[in-house]
Amino acid sequence: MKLKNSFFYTIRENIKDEDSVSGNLLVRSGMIKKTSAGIYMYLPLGFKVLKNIENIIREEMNKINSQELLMPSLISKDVYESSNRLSSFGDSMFSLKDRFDKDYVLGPTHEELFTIAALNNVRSFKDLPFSLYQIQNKYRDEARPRYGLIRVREFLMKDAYTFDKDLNGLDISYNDMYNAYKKIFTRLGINYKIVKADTGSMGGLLSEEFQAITDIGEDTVVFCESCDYSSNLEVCESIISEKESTEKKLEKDLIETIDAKTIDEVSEYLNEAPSKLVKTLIYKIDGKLYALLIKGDAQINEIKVLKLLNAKTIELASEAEVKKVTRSEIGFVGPIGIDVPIIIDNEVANMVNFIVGANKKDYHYKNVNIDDFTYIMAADIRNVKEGDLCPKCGCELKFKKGIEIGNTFKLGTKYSEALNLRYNDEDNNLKPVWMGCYGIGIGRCLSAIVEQKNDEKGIIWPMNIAPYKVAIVVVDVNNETQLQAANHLYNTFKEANIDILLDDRNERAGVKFNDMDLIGIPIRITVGRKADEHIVELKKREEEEFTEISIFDVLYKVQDIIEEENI
RNA sequence: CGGGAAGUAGCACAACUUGGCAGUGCACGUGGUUUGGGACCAUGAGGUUGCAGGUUCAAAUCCUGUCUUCCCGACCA
Repeated sequence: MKLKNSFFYTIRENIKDEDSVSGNLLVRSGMIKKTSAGIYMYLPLGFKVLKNIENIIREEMNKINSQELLMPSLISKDVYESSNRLSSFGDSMFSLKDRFDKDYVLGPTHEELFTIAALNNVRSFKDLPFSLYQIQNKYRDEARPRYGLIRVREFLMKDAYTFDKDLNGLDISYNDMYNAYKKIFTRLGINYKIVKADTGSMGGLLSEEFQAITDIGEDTVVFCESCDYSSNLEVCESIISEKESTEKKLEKDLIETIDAKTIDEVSEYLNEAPSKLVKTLIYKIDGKLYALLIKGDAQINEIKVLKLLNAKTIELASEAEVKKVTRSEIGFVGPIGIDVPIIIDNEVANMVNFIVGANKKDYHYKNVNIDDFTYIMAADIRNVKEGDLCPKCGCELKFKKGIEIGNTFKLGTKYSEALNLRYNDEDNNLKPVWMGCYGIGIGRCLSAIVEQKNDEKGIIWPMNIAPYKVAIVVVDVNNETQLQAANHLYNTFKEANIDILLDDRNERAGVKFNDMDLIGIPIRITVGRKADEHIVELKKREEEEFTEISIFDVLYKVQDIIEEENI
């Protein structure tokens, strides 16, 4: 493409509205533009990147014999009623009515429709296994879109589904997909980790996430450097690291703690470490109130609590509810003398002589021990902390932030049973199909790459997905020799089937260099003052130095570089 | 949904307190001088000040409502 007379613009200054490096760079380089909160247009340059990512995904999907199709976005609400997922999506589903007052939604994910499609193809065990996928927009009414393309309300997703006759088959299909995902993210040049995750509203047997490691990720990736253990914080098991204390248990003692409500305040007031304190949190779980006790420096993991109680909803109790059960104020809540069931964290079970609220304004108890109150159970209900022990090998755990760019689920028979997707096996028994589903957020991949690969000048695209692999900059477009040489090169590259950009705008050289750096083109050819000697300059985006090269050799040299860097 | 902030040219912002011709920088048009890492001079164009109502001789400015956007939190397959 020649830049003169084409749709191309860049923005020199930072965009106030964009809160992430990737969002800012993508907007500034004219690749995307926000139209509403969490809704973006992909402009020509950004669209090319998107297509390059899609193509890599398509190639790898096709290699494992997944077949592409396209589902509608506008879906009758009945479809989600059939699997009982209307409530689990709740407000995050966009819903609308047609002129006859019939309810529709904009599809947030497509397990149901793929199951319905599969009904047409499945009668006998001979029809299995097979695999389908699509690349299509998904709609989720996010309460708070943010970080450019990372949390948005309309987004492009590749979703694949596998159909097998039994768990064994599912394991094989899942494994194929898992390996394909590893290839895809490697080819995209993303630094990622694979972690165990919660199955959430998808349900099923297993969920693993592909997390791009970045500073702005919304997920916390827990991993061990000594073994291959890795997990999303939300499901990472806590191992008790301390031995049972041999300290002698003392009698509990009421102490004044005026205006000290938070852990930090109490800790400061009494000059005791937060780890000597125990937090009592009143939670409403499936409508019933519970008191959850964790060490002062720990955090409740709500997902663990839900699983522990086999419950569906969990939220912190309101101030009024807390006052009612404790007859005191938030900030002074403790386990002694309240009449709701108490669950303590495993870590608390090992503590002696700790500090808790006294259920009396401006008072706490010190030297409290677990025999001072009754609890219904002790369990793992907290998040692991950095430095806790690895559940697999016992070494120290480390944390990193991650962006979930892909997720794979072993669904099992949840959807096939709900939608009656069954087949006759060899012995003529009717059995449910075993399903898996597998998603890749394409916009997130794009953002994650920019998040990981940029410098003060702009984006540094990997060769595979750059909007153009090569840019020719004509230093002086009013110099006939330069312009002709550049056009000649441009045509040569086109004939060699290399996607190339020619910056033939009547701008100063610095403007063009800066723009090419901002939009992240991996290779730059500068046609300048030595054009009349048939010498041009070759420079890689990530390198400082350029090399001079004969205009007759530059195509071969560039082909070599592309060959080297294409994965 | 709770708390906070903000909507003025394509972008970033000023003018608002104390009502009186809607401005600056970048970007854009024209002319000129420049020309290898975001040039300079001159001269232009670009606005229903988010929207609706109210107060006033007069509203970007004061008041009411509403919409939108952003931040913190809640939520998040």
